[in-house]
Amino acid sequence: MARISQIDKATPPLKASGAEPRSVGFRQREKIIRAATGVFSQKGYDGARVEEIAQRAGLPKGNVLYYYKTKKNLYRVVIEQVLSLWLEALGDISADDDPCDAMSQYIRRKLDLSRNYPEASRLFAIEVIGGAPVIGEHLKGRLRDWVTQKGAIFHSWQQEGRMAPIDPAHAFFMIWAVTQTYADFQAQIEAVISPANYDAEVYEKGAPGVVAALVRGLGLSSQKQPLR
Amino acid sequence: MARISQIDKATPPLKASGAEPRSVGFRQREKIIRAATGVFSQKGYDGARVEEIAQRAGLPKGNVLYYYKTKKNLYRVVIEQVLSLWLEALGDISADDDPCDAMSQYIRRKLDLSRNYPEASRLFAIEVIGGAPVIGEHLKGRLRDWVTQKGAIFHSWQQEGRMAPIDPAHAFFMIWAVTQTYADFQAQIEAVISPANYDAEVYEKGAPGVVAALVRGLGLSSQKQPLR
DNA sequence: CCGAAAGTTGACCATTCGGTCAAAAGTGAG
DNA sequence: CTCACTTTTGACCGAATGGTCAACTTTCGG
Repeated sequence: MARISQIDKATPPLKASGAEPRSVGFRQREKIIRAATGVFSQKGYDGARVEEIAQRAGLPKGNVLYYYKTKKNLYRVVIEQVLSLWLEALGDISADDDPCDAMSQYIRRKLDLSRNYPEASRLFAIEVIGGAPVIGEHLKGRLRDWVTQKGAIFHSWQQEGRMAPIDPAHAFFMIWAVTQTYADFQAQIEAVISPANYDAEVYEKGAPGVVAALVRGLGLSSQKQPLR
Repeated sequence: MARISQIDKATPPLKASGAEPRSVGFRQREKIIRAATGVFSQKGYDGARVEEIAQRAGLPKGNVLYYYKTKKNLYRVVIEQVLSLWLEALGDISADDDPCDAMSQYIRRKLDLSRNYPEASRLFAIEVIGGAPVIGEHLKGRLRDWVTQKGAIFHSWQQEGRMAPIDPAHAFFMIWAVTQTYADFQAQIEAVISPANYDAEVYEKGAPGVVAALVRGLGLSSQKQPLR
């Protein structure tokens, strides 16, 4: 099985789909999702075995399928959860903000996401690299709208000469690329600069320079300036 | 089968492993590699089916296995070829170059790689995201050395105030992240800015701004300047 | 033109893996 | 305690897939 397409019925038991915070199955679902995120993010959809997810979650395979009916369905739940995390955590950027401050903060927040949820980042990357078969529609909807909206803000900043004249969408692509690379390409980074402690070495020592470089690259300034 | 580890014997027939440019099997191997690159890059190692690779190459499955013995072996050949392409095509950067020119050119070249070999880029990404089980050693060797060497050049530029004081390794991570994102995250970019023609819209219209932003971000200048 | 080596092919096999199922065990409201 | 429910579990099944094989055809140097 390679492609994921149709929608299967919602996750089973427990009236409504949510799962009540105290029910027996709630903890189980949590464990399963956590385990699944880890496995899917490393092996991709096809490479992941339900058996391994079950093992990591500490229960038999049958039990995993009991909660999430099918592997496909489990995958969808996991990846949609990741996308939500992404979109929610992005925070807001408003036209009134100081461009330099607002974007520095945004970039730092994005960097924190990579740091705190590297597996989520990698899972997202695998999904997109594979053509985004599951979340493609969401990207064309929610994400696209978000970019369009923020793009307008960039545009106004550019009018005031407080941001370099770069296509707003591309500005985001740059920022996302750089921030996510620290999660997605961790293996490569570790190979190149064998850090004793990845977080300390990379996110604490390396990050400030990277944030600065991005802000400088986007030509973000605090004062209004004449267009060069 | 999920993990790839031990080394299996080289690709079979044809004395030496190379394959003579005119032999019957030469074209076949080429076709197979091309097909395999495509399939692996989209589905990952486990998701790829030998049958599909064979179909794309226009021959029966048995024939593919005849040339590359095992799926694992085929994967290794493909990915190592990609890494070679990567390292070779990077070109040289020398201390005598003008930082601004040299890096602009380097970035443009890297962007061309993404444009001309998007599948190779995605395959590389999947491998690294999965922990680089196959090319990890190469990264710790060849790539690491390359970065160390070029890093020294960056350092000398920084001494002269012709480059921002950013960790050289991170400078590369940034550049790679940004340039590769156009291949790896194509699906996302297409979702956000539905381009009629990806190449034209993204690489021709978008690229210049991106190159400029990177150069600006890295603080690369043509003249020597006092450290700020 | 001959013969050995290279290449082709489809049938076949063993294994793996997602998913089913039924029987047993737990849970909790009334 | 009882009854209806949720949950647990491992045995089991069928399909898919990597890899083998033996028979057959093609290629090509001498």
